[in-house]
Amino acid sequence: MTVRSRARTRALEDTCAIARSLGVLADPWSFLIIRETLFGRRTFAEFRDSLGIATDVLTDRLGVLVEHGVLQKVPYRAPQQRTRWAYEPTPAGHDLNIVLAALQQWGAAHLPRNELTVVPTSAQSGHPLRVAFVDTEGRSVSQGDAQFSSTARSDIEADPDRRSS
Amino acid sequence: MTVRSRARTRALEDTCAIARSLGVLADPWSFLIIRETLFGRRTFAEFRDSLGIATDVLTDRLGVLVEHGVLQKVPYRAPQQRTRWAYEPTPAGHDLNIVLAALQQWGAAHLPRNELTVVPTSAQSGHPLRVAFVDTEGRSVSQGDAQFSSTARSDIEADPDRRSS
DNA sequence: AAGGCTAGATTGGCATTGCCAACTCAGTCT
DNA sequence: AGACTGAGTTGGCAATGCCAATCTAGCCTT
Repeated sequence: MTVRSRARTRALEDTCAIARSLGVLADPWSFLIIRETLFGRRTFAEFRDSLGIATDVLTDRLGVLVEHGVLQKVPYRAPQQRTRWAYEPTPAGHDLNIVLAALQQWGAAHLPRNELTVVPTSAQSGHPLRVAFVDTEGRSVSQGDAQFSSTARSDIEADPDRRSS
Repeated sequence: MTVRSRARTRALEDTCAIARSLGVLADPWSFLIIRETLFGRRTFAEFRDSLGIATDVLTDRLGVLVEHGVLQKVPYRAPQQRTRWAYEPTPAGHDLNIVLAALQQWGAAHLPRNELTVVPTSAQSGHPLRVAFVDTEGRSVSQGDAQFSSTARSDIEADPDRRSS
């Protein structure tokens, strides 16, 4: 039985969208589970084996991610195999890719390791991409030009071409 | 005395930059402390009062953030006041703004609350900004065009809708 | 139809982290 | 000197995480 932790509940009810996002994602594993979906992993066993996460924690994290619409649990059957469950990213899950990319960009820049690394690239051109602030015309703006200011919710509703579908 | 947790250590030594970033940041409070710096908070007491975080946890989190170069502890003295400590964001700390903005964008879109919120805007024009993937020329590309590929192997897809069978 | 196999959890025991309140300590100010 | 106060520390306890062992329900074989 899943009982939502106090910390998650507090965060999820926050008026700040950052805090609510963290209510779903701020633990040692959730982001890494999403990362694994980028490499095509979908099943309980794949997550367990690639991450080395304790199975009870994995059960709980998958439940939280499904509950908040990041993943969707769908039956799946390979030929000659029994039915299994796959945890497929939803559109909301796909929208986390840019958060992961931003984290990757930051870690590569500020916690370097001189190792092989994975970078976002354009599927069309194959050229590398980066994560940046862009203005309403889609042109990137320097990091220093970005400031946070409060506004009403309706102002951010317009979200033109962010989602693919 | 601060002893680094096993989970942080494991993550910080990962070859994946996402995992290393999470080694510094993946807990219920670190991102929120960084968020508070966006609103000008700098001192122990300001973080404690605005976040309601337990003081022992705050001590530990500030230590971790200083240790990894996100914040810098500097003496600070207001007129007619005793010397106090301020935790100032470093350049690495400022670079986290885009991660926070990405989280805010995701939470506003997928965990809506119809509340006042804070959005990134251009300091120059005052127009709203958003976080996007951009190509080498600084033009935004659609989320669907972004895939993750390793610098060594280019066969890892970000697009999760294709599963081999 | 019975039995075995195995993916996907669940459970128990212990370690780590988080939370709260009370307490300490060291500069400042009077 | 003595009081004040910002910035932590400490102690007790609850919650979460980790690991190994165990359970369960579909599916397959016989």
